[in-house]
Amino acid sequence: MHDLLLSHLSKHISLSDEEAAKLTTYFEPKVFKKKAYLCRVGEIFREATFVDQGCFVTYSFDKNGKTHVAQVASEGWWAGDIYSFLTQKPSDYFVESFENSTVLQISKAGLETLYLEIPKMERYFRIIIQNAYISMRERMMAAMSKPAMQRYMEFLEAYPGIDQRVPQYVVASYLGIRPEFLSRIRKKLARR
Amino acid sequence: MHDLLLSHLSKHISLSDEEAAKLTTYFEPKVFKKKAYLCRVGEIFREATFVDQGCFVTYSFDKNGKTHVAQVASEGWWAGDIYSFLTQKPSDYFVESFENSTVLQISKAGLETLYLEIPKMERYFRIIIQNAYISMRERMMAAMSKPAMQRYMEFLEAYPGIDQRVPQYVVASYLGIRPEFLSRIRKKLARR
DNA sequence: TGAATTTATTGAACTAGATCATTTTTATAG
DNA sequence: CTATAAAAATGATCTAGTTCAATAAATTCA
Repeated sequence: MHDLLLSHLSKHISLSDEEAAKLTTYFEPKVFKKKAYLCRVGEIFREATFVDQGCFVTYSFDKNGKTHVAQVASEGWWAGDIYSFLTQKPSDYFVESFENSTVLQISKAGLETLYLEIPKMERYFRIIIQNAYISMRERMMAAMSKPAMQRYMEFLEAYPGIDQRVPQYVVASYLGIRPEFLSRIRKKLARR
Repeated sequence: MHDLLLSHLSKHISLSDEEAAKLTTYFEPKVFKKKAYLCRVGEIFREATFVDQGCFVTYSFDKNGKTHVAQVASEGWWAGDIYSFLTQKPSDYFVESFENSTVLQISKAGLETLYLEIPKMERYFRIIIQNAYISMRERMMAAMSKPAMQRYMEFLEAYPGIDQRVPQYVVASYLGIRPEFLSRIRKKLARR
């Protein structure tokens, strides 16, 4: 049940067997059907959510009613809105499951207790935020300097298989283009 | 000398007078002339750098030789490449002073020692990274959903005065547009 | 299964922003 | 203070990506 989480943790910190055992008691398994919401705009994102199976999309609507995808998270990623979770302020995003999914969740309070019991976890979450920051910065730089087709190809490399699991308009929005244009890019790529 | 740093810290954590006094010994004041480099591509960004006076620009060149500005930092901000500092891996950026500047610096090792002496500082830096992440995310979403003129106006609001202190091509690059186009935007805005 | 709904494709016209080349303005060093 | 270099402005042209509307394909669910 907690295997994927533990193996993910072990990439960043090393835990003894007792620590691992203790840790798992803090994370509650939960199931979400496709099209369930972990959070809606204005709500606080209360549970840090590690994806064990399935996938989640974090997105918002702008004033023109257009969707903007902030994150796509599948197995082995943290889904949702880190910022709302950490600050316990209302989120600007919807977080929705795009497949039937199973996750492991921990509340802010639970996490604070866990930090006291296993201080290494503080380090782990600092690294997670750090990585979120750097990947956001890279995406930002890419959006500004690379044409959409190249961004799409790099997306396919970076998140293999994801394009089969979420609708194309989600991918388009993640890339910062309109679905019609992604369709044309795909057509061009197919012809070769 | 350390006033600005202390008042900045006090926005996020509260320090006793002794802690404040101790803390200041960890931060080394340093002066950089205009056009000095805190770091070049491929170098490790070794000193976390708090800007007391002046301003710094973090930027890279893409394969077409175009500049991309990742950050502009003036008084009261941390300048440079957080990621390279935290991981002590080579930076992908240049960090250059655009005015004669004075800063306060602390090395990674110094920071680790400081964490042991004043654990609250760990919290402070977690918040700093968190904020860096959220502002990057906002900039990302803005780049994808708002036209350049609006982004420029919001930039002027968010960083008042900065547009007078760095060349316009830096602002343009920060906004993700070419300097010629920023020039046209400014002309349009002036006529009203 | 098949009707209803959602998603993806395609075409034609359009536009925000880029590119390139030239000129003007501003800053800088000596 | 002036000569030189760097930055900004401007005009003309171009293009990556958008918009809108219509059609086709794929999902969903009763």
